[in-house]
Amino acid sequence: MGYWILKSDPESYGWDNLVKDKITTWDGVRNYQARINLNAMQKNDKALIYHSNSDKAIIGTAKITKEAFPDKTSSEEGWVAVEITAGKKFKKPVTLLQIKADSRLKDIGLVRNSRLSVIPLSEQEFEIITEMGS
DNA sequence: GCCAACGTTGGC
DNA sequence: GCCAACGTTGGC
Repeated sequence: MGYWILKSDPESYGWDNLVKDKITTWDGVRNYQARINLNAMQKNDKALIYHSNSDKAIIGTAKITKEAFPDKTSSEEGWVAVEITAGKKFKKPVTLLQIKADSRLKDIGLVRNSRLSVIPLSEQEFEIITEMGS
């Protein structure tokens, strides 16, 4: 079982869109490191949805419903997308400040490389954040 | 709105 | 193959 953070800009496609769509194709990733992570995803892996820019917080959970397949939005070979469904919305969003303030979360990619859009998590890190949000 | 960090591109 | 220039992202 894998754990991930998926970053999105709520202005273009955020948590509310995901809830409305129920299931969505997480495509448009054009970053090599993020692609490696997408390829590593398995069906039923868990993810956290993070809003960048205005919110800067993790909003809720999601589940991978289909592992990596070719991204149809790209004309190039090699880019992949996954399919996800909305999980539970956090009672309290977990902000970037909270994450930064927690020494147990110092090493996650969200803090180390703020520009990576698909970030792997350990099970412990996932549990810590989920706990903070409920 | 600004700027730092990062990735990509292109000239050499 | 190196590196400067540029574009983009995202935190502040």
